[in-house]
Amino acid sequence: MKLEEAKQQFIDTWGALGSEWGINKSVAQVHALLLSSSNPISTDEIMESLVISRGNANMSIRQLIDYGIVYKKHIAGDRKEYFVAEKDVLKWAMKIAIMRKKKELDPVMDILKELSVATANEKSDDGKEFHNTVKEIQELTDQLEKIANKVFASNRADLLIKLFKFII
Amino acid sequence: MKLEEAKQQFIDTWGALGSEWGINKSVAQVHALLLSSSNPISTDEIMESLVISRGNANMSIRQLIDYGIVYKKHIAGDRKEYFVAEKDVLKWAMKIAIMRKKKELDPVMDILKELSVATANEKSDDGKEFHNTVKEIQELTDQLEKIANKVFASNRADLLIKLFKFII
DNA sequence: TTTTATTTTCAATAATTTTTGAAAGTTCAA
DNA sequence: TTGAACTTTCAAAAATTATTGAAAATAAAA
Repeated sequence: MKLEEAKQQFIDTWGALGSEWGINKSVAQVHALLLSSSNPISTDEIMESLVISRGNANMSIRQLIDYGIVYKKHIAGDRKEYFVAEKDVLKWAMKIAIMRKKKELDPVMDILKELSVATANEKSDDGKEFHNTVKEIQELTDQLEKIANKVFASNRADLLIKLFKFII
Repeated sequence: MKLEEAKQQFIDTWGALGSEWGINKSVAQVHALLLSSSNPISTDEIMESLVISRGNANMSIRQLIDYGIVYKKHIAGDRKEYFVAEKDVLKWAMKIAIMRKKKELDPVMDILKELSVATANEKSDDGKEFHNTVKEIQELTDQLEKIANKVFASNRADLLIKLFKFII
């Protein structure tokens, strides 16, 4: 397989995976393109390489920068902005996880907690059962969150992974 | 808050969360409706409660049954099919996770392995770096998968969660 | 068997999400 | 300042995904 072909397949695969998990295809593809390049890339190069519009390229890059997994890179004597991806896999994987948790999971957990409290005094069997269901979901999520938070906070996820593999 | 109101909020929240993570809103809502009910529910009741068409209700139920997190329930003297959701949170959460892993992550991991092998002999700096990036993603995913598999296989995820919380 | 109740399918339609591209905005060198 | 190079914005168009609803299929009752 030629290198360019391998890169293209990586970009396509990454884009498809993103789509299936609620990450915009273009955003995932720009990420993959930057990941697969050893040098900084300009917006024009992204547009050309992925065959997407300037607007799309710009918004995708902004989003990746917001996520904290892509950085701007100034190149001396050039007015264009260039971009590089965070290459430490564990680092960007954790940043994406943290960001999605904050944005999508935390609000849901707040609501679950609210519903759990609001139904705590239900007297009917139906009400009690609903309360239990919500509470269980909330408690499980809470436990998983606590574990995740500790892993994130430690900044030594690599060691923890080894530890887990050893223990289990 | 009235019980019906709480249930409705649970259904809405669940539907929205599903959408954000690539699970069809109706499927997630039907799941939530079944989770929040203590008795089996028919297709007609689902249609009425969620205000969705028969086709949509039917396909959503089928998908949940395929996932293995909703069961048919026959009620004596009634020709209609009734449905109940698996109520053990850890059980259905793991089933959904396993299903999505198999369907969406495994094929990606196969491709990553392929790309890692295909670029192993790259001589250029660019080629070597790409190989490393792909290999790192592949290896991290592999490690996480092994941990996940052991957790799933043990069928004692509840104990493992406690263990993790104790260790970390 | 025939009738009736129920479930399933799927082409057509609707809703949502993504992408485009050109105009407006910004920055910087001259 | 001015104007060229570059970036950002966002309404409109395109693409994708979800939903409908009625016809076909199936299953049970008469």
